[in-house]
Formats: sequence, structure tokens, C-alpha cells
Amino acid sequence: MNIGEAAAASGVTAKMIRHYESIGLIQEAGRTGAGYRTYGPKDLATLSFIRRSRDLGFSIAQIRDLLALWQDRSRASADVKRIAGGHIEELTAKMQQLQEMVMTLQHLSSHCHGDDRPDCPILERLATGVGDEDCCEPAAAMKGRS
Amino acid sequence: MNIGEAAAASGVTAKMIRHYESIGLIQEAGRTGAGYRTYGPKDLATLSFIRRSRDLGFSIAQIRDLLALWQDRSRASADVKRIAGGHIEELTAKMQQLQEMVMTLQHLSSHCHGDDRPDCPILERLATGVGDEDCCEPAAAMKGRS
DNA sequence: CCTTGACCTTGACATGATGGGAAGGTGCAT
DNA sequence: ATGCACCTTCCCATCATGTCAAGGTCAAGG
Repeated sequence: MNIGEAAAASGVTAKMIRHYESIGLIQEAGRTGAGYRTYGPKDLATLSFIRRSRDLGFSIAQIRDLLALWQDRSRASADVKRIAGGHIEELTAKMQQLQEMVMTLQHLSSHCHGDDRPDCPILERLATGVGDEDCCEPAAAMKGRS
Repeated sequence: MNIGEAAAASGVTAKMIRHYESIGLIQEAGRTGAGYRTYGPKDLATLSFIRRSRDLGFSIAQIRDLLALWQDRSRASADVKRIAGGHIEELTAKMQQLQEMVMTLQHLSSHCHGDDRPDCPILERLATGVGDEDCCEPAAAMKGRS
């Protein structure tokens, strides 16, 4: 199986397959006499594993660990669960950050006329930092930002 | 005002101030005889504007537009609102992606023993793609991923 | 046999926003 | 005058991915 076929079958681009090989995430592929990389079913399974992990937002470092656990028959499921749990926390934290931004923006936007006049609470807030963040709702947004 | 003081006062690192200057986001700062950059109150206001915009997740390109509007007294608030609205949509889309990931991960994690045994639905899902995603809840998660 | 087109190879460079560090000059206080 | 804190420019790194270029290979058809 060529790299192109492996890419199509796994959903990982050829470019990324080479990249993953170069950083040691996957083993070096076999080669034909002409230097073409060759892939078997086991390689395909690994590539698909990686793609699904990426789809769930795992970093390459986390995938490295997950792959190691996957290939370790004496693994403890607790180790896998711990990685997943940490990842859930990261994702949740990011979501909360985004949520705060969205809340603030929606609040500011709702008070912007959105017409031809230059008056704009969004710009005022960006310029002065003292838009009316706490005037109407006791929103917890933007209270403890970094 | 030195770059260090401007950085401390605005919350933008000296590194980033130089970077913003190099990409033309801000004007070139004045210089002392020795070549040190100097900043005045107006520069400080601009830097603070940029930092607040970044805190709200705006990209550099968006900030470029926001700055132009800010400095344009004949702006229409509709233009500002449109930028903010687009940004809200971007953020919301990202949040939904993260939400889907979290839902899937939590579902898988909840079925993982998390003990010494190697059995793990998380790894199974990553390996085969056919974990029990729709067995219990009709979760809309991971139905139309890219 | 030769061409053509699709594929492969490596390598370099870009993204976006930021951090880190080196090598060398400046300002100020002791 | 010595030292320390700050400034300058320039290069490299991150993370995951894409793009492009120059060249080699394979298979099919003329």
C-alpha cells in the first residue's frame, strides 16, 4: 500500500503521515526498492487511531501516550482514563474562556445601535476597559481573566 | 516612556509591542538618540486597546480593522457590530466543536472502569471508531464532524 | 521506445501569536 | 569604572498543518 492509499484509507494526509514518522509518532514505514513507503493493515489501524484521536482534540503528545497504552497489553485502563480526564478538563477550560468572551461580546453588541452613527459601546469598551460590564447583569464574565 | 514601561502599563509584552510594530499593526514608535523606542499616552491607549481586543479573542486581522474604525471618527457603528458579530459566530462554532468532543469523551470515560484491567472503551473507540457512541443516549455529538 | 500524467521523494517555507535566547549597546547608581 | 537592568536586532521554537518546488518512479498508451 502506497502512502497515498494509506492516506485515503485512514483520513490522514500523506503529508501528515510523513510528519508523524519524522517526529517518531509512528514507526518508519517499509520501503520499496525505489524508496516508496509501504503500509500494511497494522499501519492503517495506527493511522486511523491517530486520526480519531485528533478528531477528539488530543495533542500529539497525548496521542503518543495513548498509542503506547494501546499497544501495551498489560496497560491499566486507569491510565487511559486519566489522560482522557485531563483532556476533558483542558477542553472544558477552553470552553469556559470562549464562553466568557462570547457573553461579553454579546452584551456589548446588544447595546450597539449598528447603524450609521459612530457611537459604539464595543469600541468604547475596547478603548477604555470600562464599558458597562456590570451595569445590568451580575454576569460572572470577565471577572478573573489572566 | 520606554518599551518596558509601556509594556507594564498596557499589559502587552515588549516582545509583542515590537512584533506589532514590525507587522504594521501599530505605528513605528519614536526613538531616543540611542535608538530606544519611546511611547506616549496615545501609544499606550492603542496598546491597551489591542490587549483588550486580544482578551476578547479577536485576531490580529480583526484588531487591525477595529483600530481603523476606532480612529475613524466618521465610522458607522454597524461596521464594528458586524466584526463583533462575525467573531461571536467563530467563537460559538469553536465552542460547539469542543462541546462535542467533551460529550464524547465524557461518555467514553464514564464507561471506563479506570482500574488495573486493560479493558478500555476509550481505546476501543479510538482503535475501531465503533465505540458505543449511540447505544445509550441519542447524543447529537460527533455526527457531522469534518 | 518515449511521452504523459499521476504518484512518490525530500526539503524549505508559511501560518498565528507568542516565547526564549544570544550578542551587543545604553542608562543609571554606586 | 563597575555592575546591573534595560534596550536593540536577529534567529529559532512552538503546534499541526498546508503549500510549493525540484526531481525520481510507475503504468498506460502512442
